[in-house]
Amino acid sequence: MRYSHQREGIKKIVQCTNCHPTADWIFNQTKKIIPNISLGTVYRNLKRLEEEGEINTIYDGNIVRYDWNTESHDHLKCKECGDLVDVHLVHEEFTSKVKRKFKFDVDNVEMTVIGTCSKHA
Amino acid sequence: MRYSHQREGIKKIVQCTNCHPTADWIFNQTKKIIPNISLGTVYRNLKRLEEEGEINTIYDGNIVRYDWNTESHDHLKCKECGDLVDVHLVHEEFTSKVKRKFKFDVDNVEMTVIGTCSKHA
DNA sequence: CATAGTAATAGGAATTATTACTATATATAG
DNA sequence: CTATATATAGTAATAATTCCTATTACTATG
Repeated sequence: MRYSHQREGIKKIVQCTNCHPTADWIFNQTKKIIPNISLGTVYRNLKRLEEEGEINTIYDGNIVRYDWNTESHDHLKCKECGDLVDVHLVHEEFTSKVKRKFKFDVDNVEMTVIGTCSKHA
Repeated sequence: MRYSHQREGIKKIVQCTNCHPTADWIFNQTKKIIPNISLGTVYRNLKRLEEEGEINTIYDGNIVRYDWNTESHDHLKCKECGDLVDVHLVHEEFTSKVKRKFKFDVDNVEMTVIGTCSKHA
């Protein structure tokens, strides 16, 4: 893959963020460094970075977010504060069980647990 | 909620489908019964039906789909054929484990297992 | 080191999905 | 039947994402 100044900027922005930013947020942040960057460039490069395994795409309802944490993991979403927290819930034994039971070859599990966090119980 | 011919039509369409239709597909099917129905009406009523618990909204990546199956369930998504199959994977013991471990009150678990189905292995 | 060729990339326009608005139509209570 | 509040169709606005063409980075060569 050819070098691109824009992609480096986008990558840095995503990797230095501890929340789970949307494409639009990333666009606005990247504009601070590269003022004339285009939203299309952000979308294209987020997709490239995901393909390269540099970042992950997460689907928070119908909102698409991005995540620098490329380890397989799951999310707890609080319906009160909207907070999305990384956790590790799905283990090897689960995927092999799915494979056995449904003859389905598992690549990845996307899981979001929706509920109320301890702060808002 | 006041009766509406349009909402009944939409409900019937969704409940008689075994796939997981998009709003657009539902709109096109409903038009066959109610030719001058408007897309806005479809969106509004899908939302109403979800609120009433008559149908479920599912988020397949960044595509929104609807589902007559309101029992809590999970999905197997084949990356080859795009097929989305209903399965029951998350059980009571899992949610209570999350509650214990993270002090997180679970309402609902949204899980999609992505991989390859037996037809495309 | 400069340059030409070419394939990848960028910016901005176009497309798609969804929501908001408004005048008209319809369900339903009295 | 009539009044009234809610729902609809149709259109316009907004939001999210993809597509298209000019530009740019990289490579090989003079």
